[in-house]
Formats: sequence, C-alpha cells, structure tokens
Amino acid sequence: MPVSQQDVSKWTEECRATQNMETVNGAHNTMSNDDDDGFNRMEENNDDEEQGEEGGSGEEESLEESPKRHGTKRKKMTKARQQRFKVRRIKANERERNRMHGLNDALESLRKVVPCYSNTQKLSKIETLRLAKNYIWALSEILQSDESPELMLFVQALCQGLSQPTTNLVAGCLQLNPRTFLPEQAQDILSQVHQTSTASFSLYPSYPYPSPPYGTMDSSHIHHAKPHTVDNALEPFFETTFTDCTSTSPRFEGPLSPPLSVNGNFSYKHKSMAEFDKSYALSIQYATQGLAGVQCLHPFYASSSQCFDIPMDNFMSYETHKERMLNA
DNA sequence: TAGGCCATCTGGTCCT
DNA sequence: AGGACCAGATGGCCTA
Repeated sequence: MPVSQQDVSKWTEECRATQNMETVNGAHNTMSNDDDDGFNRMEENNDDEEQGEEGGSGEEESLEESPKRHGTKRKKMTKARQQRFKVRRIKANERERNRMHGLNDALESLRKVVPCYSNTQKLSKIETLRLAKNYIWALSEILQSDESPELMLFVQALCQGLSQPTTNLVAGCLQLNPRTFLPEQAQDILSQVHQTSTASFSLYPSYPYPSPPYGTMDSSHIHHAKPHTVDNALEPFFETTFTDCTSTSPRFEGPLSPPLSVNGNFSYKHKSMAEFDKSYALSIQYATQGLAGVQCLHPFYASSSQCFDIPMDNFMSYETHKERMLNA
C-alpha cells in the first residue's frame, strides 16, 4: 500500500513528539514486543547501529542475548530509535518509489519508440524490452546489409521470443495476420510469392550475441490453439476495420509508435521535412506488390479512410522520431 | 481460480 | 551517514 505524504508527515510528527517527550520526561521507554506497527522485526537487524547515539539521554537500553546470534549482545531499540528508524524507512521507501517511477517513465518512453505502441493495450515491461531489443537488432541488420528486408522475416525478427498477445499486437500494428509469419509458414509463403526481393533478411546471421535465451524459432507460443494455415501474408488482421467503417466491431486503434519502414527507405536519406513526411507515409506501403497486389496502408496515414480517429497527441512519438531521423 | 503483471515495502550492499 | 541500486516478498488487480 502506498504511503501518503500525510502519513509521512504524521509519523514524522509522532517521531518528533516522542523524542521531545523523552527529552522532557527522561522517559524510560523500552520497546514493547507487542507493538503491531510492523517495525519490531527491525529490532534484530539494527541492533548494532546508533550505538551511543543517545548520548546518555537517559533512555533505557536493555541488553539481552540474541536468540539468533550466539554470544553477541544486542541493544534493544528505544522508542525514539524505533521512530527514527521508521522515518528513515519511510524516506527510503519514497525514494525507492520515485526511482521506480523514473524507471517506469523511461520504459514508457521506450514503449513509444518501439514499433508497436497503443494507448489501450500496453506492452508489459518485459515484452517492451524484448521488442526493443529485437527492433534494434533488426534495424542494425538492415543498416549492415543496406538492402530491403523481406517483410515477413523482418516481422519474425521483431517477434522473436515475444508472447502470443504481444505477437498479435505487433501483427495488428502492422496489419498482418500473425498466423502468416510463423517461421514455417513464412517459408512457404515466401516460396509461393516472389523471389524478387533484393535482401535476404536473415534472422540471425550476424547476430553479435547468442540467440536470445528466451526466444527460439519455435513458434509454438504463437497461436498454438489455431490450426496452421497458409494465408496471404497481408491478409488484413482487422478486416472489418478496412472493409466496413460502420462496423460495430471494436476498432483497431492505430499504432502510435513510429511506423516501420520495411522497404529500406529510411528517412535519413531524405532532405526535407516535406520529403520526410511524404516518404514516411509512402514507405509504410509495404513493398510487397508481388503479394497478390495487396497494398496495406498504415492506418495512421490512410487519410482516405475515416475509420481511424487518432488524436493528434498520438503524433508525438512520430514527431520525435522524425526529428531524430532528420538529425541523423 | 491460477497465473501474469505490477507497485510497493524491505533489508542488504556498495558508493560517495 | 545517507543515497542509489538491487532482489526478494507481498498483496492487489486482471484475465483466461
């Protein structure tokens, strides 16, 4: 349970009051073992600290044998020491909370720059880190090869080791049916479609590290309950979104993170902001004309479709991404 | 209801 | 001494 600032103030006050009382009255307080504030267990762990700190203030320091440390003597906590410890602990807790909040903020920032970001379906911490790692690796592969990757291999690389829900989410962001980029199926599909791609976007050819410990090519975690079928790779994952704007089915909230460019047209090659915007939108048209002529527009830029009502706030990560790319 | 995810508390350790 | 960092424990919430 979070501790409110009021609690901290209250306990701090209590501590001061206790100290004052002890100073004034020279109270001989010994800590009661019946205290139920949860801090008594600290008695054993803090018996060595603050030795002599009371400076002979008159506080009773009863000595007793420790049941756990044979032969060592320990000093029982006075109420004042107990209160000071309590305040110290409260402060430490607050710092720890702030630290974790900072960590979470950083993680949230990371969520916004990985290829799959949604306000409604947040990636878990571990999935965010995994996806980010996959994304970095995939991009570095593209930079190294300087060639256009195969879409499905790219997505496979992104989804390595991710859970089924996350895989589905990534698929949704890319408007793919996750069934279609299962490794074994991807091979079939690739053989069925074209061989025209210039890049062979290998999954782990020059991966500088051992394969992810969590991820293998085993796709059993993906749609394990569904029979495997070979579908069109660009079968819209949310068909109703594209075909029926008045549908009552849940709308797919467009991905808010920087959309992926899977055809290698990365924006740093462009000169102006206008060109960036243009290429950014165009690059999201998957360069897969060979795939049954399907052209999937990123919902973000499907201006002809009114199905997506994305708040402008959601463009934040895009702007950040754009700026970063242009400065690259 | 079990399991996953998360926030928080906590004590230990290391560093400044 | 105090703060940062870490990992374990715990309990709440949510979902399949």
